[in-house]
This record gives sequence, C-alpha cells and structure tokens, in this order.
Amino acid sequence: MQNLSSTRPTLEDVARRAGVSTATVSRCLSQPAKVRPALRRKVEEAINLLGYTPHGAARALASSRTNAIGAVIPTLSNAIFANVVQTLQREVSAAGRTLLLAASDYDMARESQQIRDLVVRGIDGLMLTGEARDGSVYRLLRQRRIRYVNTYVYHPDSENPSIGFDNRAAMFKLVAYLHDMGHRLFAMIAGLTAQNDRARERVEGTEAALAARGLEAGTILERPYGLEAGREALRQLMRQDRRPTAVLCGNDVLALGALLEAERLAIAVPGDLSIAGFDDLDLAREIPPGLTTIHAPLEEMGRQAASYLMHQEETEASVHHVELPAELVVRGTTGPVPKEPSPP
Amino acid sequence: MQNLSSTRPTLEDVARRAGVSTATVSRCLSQPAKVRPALRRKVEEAINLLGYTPHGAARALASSRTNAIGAVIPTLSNAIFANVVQTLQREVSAAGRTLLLAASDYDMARESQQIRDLVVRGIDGLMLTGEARDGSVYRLLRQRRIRYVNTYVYHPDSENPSIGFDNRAAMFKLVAYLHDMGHRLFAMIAGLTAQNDRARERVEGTEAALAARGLEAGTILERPYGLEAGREALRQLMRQDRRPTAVLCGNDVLALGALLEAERLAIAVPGDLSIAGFDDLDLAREIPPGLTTIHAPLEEMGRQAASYLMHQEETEASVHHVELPAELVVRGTTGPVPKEPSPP
DNA sequence: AATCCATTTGCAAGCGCTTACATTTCGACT
DNA sequence: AGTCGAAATGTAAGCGCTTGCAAATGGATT
Repeated sequence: MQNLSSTRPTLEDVARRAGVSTATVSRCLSQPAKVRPALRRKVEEAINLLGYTPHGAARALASSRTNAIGAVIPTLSNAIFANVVQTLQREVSAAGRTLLLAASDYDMARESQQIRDLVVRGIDGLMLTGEARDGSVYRLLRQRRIRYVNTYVYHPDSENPSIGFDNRAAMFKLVAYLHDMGHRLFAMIAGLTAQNDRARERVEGTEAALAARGLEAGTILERPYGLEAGREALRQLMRQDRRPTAVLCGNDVLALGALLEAERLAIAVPGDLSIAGFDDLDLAREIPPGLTTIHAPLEEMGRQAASYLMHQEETEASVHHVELPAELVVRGTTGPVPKEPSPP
Repeated sequence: MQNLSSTRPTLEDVARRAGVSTATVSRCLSQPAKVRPALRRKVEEAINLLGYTPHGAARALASSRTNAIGAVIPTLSNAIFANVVQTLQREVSAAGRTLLLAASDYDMARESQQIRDLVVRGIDGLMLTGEARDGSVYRLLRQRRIRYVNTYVYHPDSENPSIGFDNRAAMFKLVAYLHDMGHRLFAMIAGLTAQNDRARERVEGTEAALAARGLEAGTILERPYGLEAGREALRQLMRQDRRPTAVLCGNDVLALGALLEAERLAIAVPGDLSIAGFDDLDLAREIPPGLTTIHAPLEEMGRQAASYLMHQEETEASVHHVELPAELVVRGTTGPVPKEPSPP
C-alpha cells in the first residue's frame, strides 16, 4: 500500500504504473469526468498502490492557481478576530482551499511586510482588517490581480472593497440612546488609535455624535485593549472632579474591565454609572447585569468575506461593498442618568 | 518603478535587465554574501526597477523547501488555542515563514483531511493538538519526512513527539488540594471526551485521583465547552439530592458558566460550593472572587513548538518530548468544605 | 609578469505538474 | 462496412526558480 522508497512518488510514477500518460493521470485528479471509467479505475488503483499525493507547489506553478486564501489580522488574542478567522477558515477549508494566516500585532509596518510575504507565497484572495495602509500595498495587490477585501469597516466610497459595519454610525446610536436616557456628561475609554482605524472611527463617531447633540466633548482615554487597562482607565475617570455618568468603551474587553473595576469601587452600575462596550462578545450577555454594547456581525462578515474572495469568476463592474448591520444591544449596564450628581 | 505590463516580471527579466545570469540573481536573493557588492547592487536596482517579487511556488518546487509551517487545532473560538496560534504565528512570521492554519471543530475525520491537505500543499513542519488520531496520518507524516509535534499533551512514552503538560497529573493536584480542604463529594463538568483526548485525560485524572484517595466517584457531566453549557450543568448538579461541595470543570469556560449560574442561584462560592477550572484564561484572574484553576503554559508551549518545528537541522537521536509545568492556581472560588451539608 | 588557488559567475538540467494541441478511438449513422 | 464528428488520450512544451558543476575572474604570491 505504501511506497517504501524514500522519494515520494510522482505523477509520472503513477502514469507508468497505470500504463497511461501523465496527462491522463492529471485529468483523473482535476477533471475526472473527462476520463473514461475503465481508465480512471486503473489510475486510482495505481495512486493507492503507490501512496501518491500531488505536489502542491508543482501544481501551483504549472496552473498558476494556488487555492490559498490569506488573512492578515491584528491579533488572535481578541475574540472578535479569532472568531472571524474561525469562520473564514471553515469556509475556506470546506472549499478545499487553505488558509494562510498572519497577525500584525497592530503594527502597520509589520502588516505590510506580512501582506507582501503572503503575496510572494501565492494567494488567490486576501482578507484585510480595516482600510488604513500604505498605498503601495494596494498597488501590489492590484498589479498581481489578487482579490482582496477590507473588513471590520464599511467604506462605500473607497476604491478598495469592504465588507463590514459602520463604526461611526454605531457610536451615534449609542450616544443617542444614552442622551435620551438623560446623560449629559460622557467619557470614553478608547482603543489605541494610532495604528487602528476602527478604533479611530469609533472615537470620531463619538465626538461627532456628542457635538451633533450639543453635548460637551468628554474625556477620552486611549488604552490598549485589555481588562487591566480598562480597570485602570475607569479608576482614572472616577478620580476626576466632574465624573461622567456614562462611559463608552472602545470594545467589550475595556468595558468588562471598567465594569469589574466599578464593582470593586462599589460604584453602582447602572445606578451611578452607565457603561457600554462594543463588539458583543459572548461574555457580554452572560456577565451580570449584562453589558450594553454594539453587536458586531462577525459570523456574517467572515462568511461574506470568504465567499467574495473565493468566487473569482464573476468580474464585477463596481467595487464590492457590503454593509452589515451593527445594532445596539441594550442590557443591564446602562440606564437612566442618576437623579443627583454622583458623589465625588 | 512599477512594471506596467500585465505579466509579472520573472527572475529572467531581472537577470537580463541587470546583465547577469539568472543564477546570480537567485543568489542575490537567497545568499547575498556569495555575490560581489558591485553586481549585487546592479541586481537590486533591476529588481526595484521592475518591481520583481519571487514566485513562491516555483521556489518551493525547485528547492523542495516550502518555508511554511502548518497548524491544526480544534477551534479558534477558545482562547487557549487562539493564544497558542498567536504565539506560533509570531515566531513563524519572525523567521520569515508562513503559517497555514486549519481548525477541525473537534472532528477527527475532518482533522485527518485537513492534515492531508496541508501535507499536499507543502509544509516543513506541523503543529497538532493532542495525540489521538489515525495511524495513517502519522505514517504519512513520517513518510514525507515532515516534522510534527503534538501539543497540549505530554506523552513521554509515545513515539510521537509532544510538547505540553500532564493533564492527569494536574487533576491530581487539584483533587489533592480540595480533599485537603475537607471536600469529600466531588462532581465534574467535563468537556466532550469522544473526540478530545485532553478532555478524556482530565476526566481520567480526576477519577484516578478520587480513587487513589478513597473518595467516591462523583457525578461526571460531559458538555461542549461553552458558558451556557456550564450554567446548565451546574443547575443539574445542584438539583441532585446529594450536592457535591466541589465542582471541577473541564476548562475555565465551563467553570465561568458554573460560577455565573451559582451566583444566579444564590449559592455562595466558595462558602457553599467550591468551583475550579482548567487553563487559566485572563478572565479567571479578573472575575471576582477569582477562579481557582490550573495554569496552562500556553505561551511557552507555542514558543517551543515553533522552535522545534523550525529547527530542522539537528537530527535528534530520540523522540522529542517536553513537559511544561501546569501549576495549580488557588484563587477565590475554592475554600474549605462547608461545615454543615449545603441546603437541598 | 607568470602562476596558482580561492571566489565569483554562468550554464543548463531539472523540480512535478498542467494544458494546448495533435492524434487516436469510439459510436452513431448512412 | 464505411464515414465522420465528438470524445478520449497522448505528446511535449513550458511554469519560474535552484543548484551542481564548469568556466572565468581576481588577487596574492613568487
């Protein structure tokens, strides 16, 4: 059953063994319908006998198709990326292709390098996170005719395809809801905006929403995404003379940190303070009293990205843009503004 | 600066442009030290001028090295896998290689297929999760001379290399600690053991530890890893006539679910009930009162796996096995057994 | 200047597969 | 049986790169 020699068997070995040409064997593998059953059977027999498996690189070289899809994300340590990659991988794998993955750790330079590496290695499609990156990267992708898509953002006017949601608009919804609940003084615990356009859009959305409603621009703290950072930021906010009554967080992890810290400081949530997150992690629903947040449609985003990247056939006239809804999910951490100003 | 023609430039284009042979260009790319600076400069100029990038498949075919490392894990939706993949990817990327990733969703058949796919695609090394899988997979890997390693387990007697920790021994530590705290009736909310040897080892470890101490084998519930499943399982345990005083959970996610449910049921933790997890997620430390758990040394595991898989040079005499410590971390969810039996 | 050896460079043969094109085979039909 | 077109198969030319080996080059040494 197994070939005992140390060099792996090649197509030619199979062809010889089956008494056919290499072309026929090749066809058996990629378009079995084109080979008559009798021959096909003989070939399959030879394949099993020799324990033959195709050589991916040779195949890619000869056919100039790699059947590989790449993805570059900031980090797998955040569930919102891990989950999308999980979905992407599932779809890609189901289509008989392979996922090449790189994580940039929120470093734009590294991201560029990783994209280039993936291009060199050979990919048919590429999922990217956000839009902000060097123009040369997009140029390379287009020159190489590699299909790509930006995710976690929806930028209908961009020349780069996007599948995602409107981060700004989501913050507008959140501010509107809290404003209507009577809140007037807001604060934000944002992510680091320097290398992260999604975080930036969330901040900008908040600022714009506050301005649009004639509200004071509150304190904005930038922190790396992490529970401890969220805790620390909340402490800092609560140390201020004029305490905000509502704290918007750049993501659920920061919000969870803030919530845990509020609990420790014996600040009632939402009695004294409302806290909201962004992303809607599993935990947001489970942790008492339930985290008010924006639901990021990750599953759908992963599926759509996979589908877009793998359907190369259709050449579309216009740039592909898909907006997925990012809905406000009201749970227990937000409520009406406290009657009297919260104690100093 | 960019080549405007639609076909990408090849090594030959560069060679012609620089007035050298393709061999020289090739050497400039892979062993620059072997080319005199003057020539090298000319070549680099031509490369930039044409916007040349190597063709990965051609390179892999000619050199029979792919510079790719594969990893197959159960799912990215669990942080313990996402974090290890994150580490692995970082190391792999830093070494100028690429990570090919597949997630099996705890389906052994799918896992086999994915491993085969990766082998066909071409990888120099492969990280696997657990040890239990079809013998033909290991045979293929060895026949193809692909370096591989099982992780999340430590099986010093296996012929397959492993880098991980001893799941059984860890449960022994946990049982010993709780027994010493006075607990006599244990229960376990385990993961699904059917397709998961790590989960199985944790169950077996618990059973063996209980038996070794002459303790009653308590109820063991198997549940898919998930918060909601943990909640439900705890409800079921608390409905029993004889309630356990200590609940061991197959992982931290189940433990967190159990903890949240206990809170909802107004069962005091650890006053009435002790709960312990496994893995030591970030959240385990943060969530009050702090989850007692086993710390899984993920970072180190990822690093060591990467290093082992990428250092092909040294041919070792014996099978590579590394045991990483999985320490008990005592926090707030465990304590002395309640004085009187907990109320029905 | 001639000689010699260590480097540097070029030549060219593949690596294993796909695929356009040529050739053969097979039935259906007359 | 003989024809003819469609379908099946074979032939062979690459795909873009690496690398063993031969040839050429450059200094160092005499």
